[in-house]
Amino acid sequence: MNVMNASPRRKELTRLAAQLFVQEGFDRTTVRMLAQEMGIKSGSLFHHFKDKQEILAAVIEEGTQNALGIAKAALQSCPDSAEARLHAMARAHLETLFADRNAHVVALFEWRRLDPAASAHLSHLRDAYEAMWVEVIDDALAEGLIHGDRFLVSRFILGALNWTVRWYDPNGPRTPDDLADELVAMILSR
Amino acid sequence: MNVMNASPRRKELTRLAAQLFVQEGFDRTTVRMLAQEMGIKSGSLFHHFKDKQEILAAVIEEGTQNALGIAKAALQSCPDSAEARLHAMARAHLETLFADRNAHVVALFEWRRLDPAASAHLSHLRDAYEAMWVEVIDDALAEGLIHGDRFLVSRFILGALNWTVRWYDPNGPRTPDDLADELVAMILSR
DNA sequence: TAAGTAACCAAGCAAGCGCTAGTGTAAATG
DNA sequence: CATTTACACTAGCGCTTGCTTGGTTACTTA
Repeated sequence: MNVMNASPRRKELTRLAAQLFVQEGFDRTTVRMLAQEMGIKSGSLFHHFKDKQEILAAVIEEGTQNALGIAKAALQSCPDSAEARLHAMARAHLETLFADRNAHVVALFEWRRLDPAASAHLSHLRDAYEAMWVEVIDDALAEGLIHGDRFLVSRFILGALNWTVRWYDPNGPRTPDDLADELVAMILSR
Repeated sequence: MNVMNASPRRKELTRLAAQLFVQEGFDRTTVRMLAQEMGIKSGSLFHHFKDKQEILAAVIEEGTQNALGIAKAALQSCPDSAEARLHAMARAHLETLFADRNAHVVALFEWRRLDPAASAHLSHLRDAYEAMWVEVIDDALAEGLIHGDRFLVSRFILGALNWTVRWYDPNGPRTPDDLADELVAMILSR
């Protein structure tokens, strides 16, 4: 029944909740709306989650875990050069961002609604993910592929990537990989 | 009493509202909280604004008008080269973003709470602002200062800039101008 | 000095909120 | 066969929400 618990039923409910949270925002999503979307009554919801906050935490945990997994896999199966790793991380970031779009939008824009305990727990996951980025960017800086302050560069890159959820249309002509390649091309020194 | 109305008292109330909207989020900010912050009772609020939505619209309009004014002034008083204009726009963007931080954070993250009428009205203002960016970026592309797709480049730049509100510390060692210069340096071809 | 107006207040309504308590039922488990 | 477990239901409590109503006060203007 805690954040870790992930029965198939609970996973499906979490997915539906993520969708509603994106559509309406966390605060405007009522437990009655959630229940209806799930095909049950609002009281039954609290058999699966102890309260509304826990649903939010489940959504965000799901997304962040996926991001970590995808980034690790991408780094392992890519050529061992700083430039290839930079490409791989950018592509992995956008891949998870749009494969799991609802969960990530919630993580990006509803994080502050988490209670302190859940926030602390999930911060560790997010920090682990960001640490992978910092390492890749440090290597790219060391090899002169990009230039600038390591802190600022990583913030700018993640900002540009995260902001894509605000304008990118998955049904348009561009793939997430196109975006990743364009961004990397834009910042590479040449 | 409409969106345009801007008596001094109303302007001050709008400023206070922006602060609370940033602190708590629009949905979690109750009219009672707003009233208390303003030193009046909740009923009196509706003498100045017809409903809660209108306060939100007033906050966002204020911020967007300021952004437009600052950007125009920056372009007029800067050397007439594509590179100088790119610098000027980036600096102007961060200047207004942090001079009027509360209003802009609300505009960026609570836009969807606007009712359709207010959203339509304010979209025009925002479009006018973005048009200035597109023009400057087009010139920079034409001169080979930067490279890439004009649509993607402008989205990436604005994304990186807007995301700064999530991490930038005005009390830290860096000025907004530092950030603007670093970002431009990062993407300039050389 | 009378009329008008801007700013405020006290009181409270109707609706909606998260969540709980207690119960029913079918499947899994000893 | 008896018990537990998982999942769902009904009913509603206690509270907060945005907003309205009807009226008062203080200042400005004719």
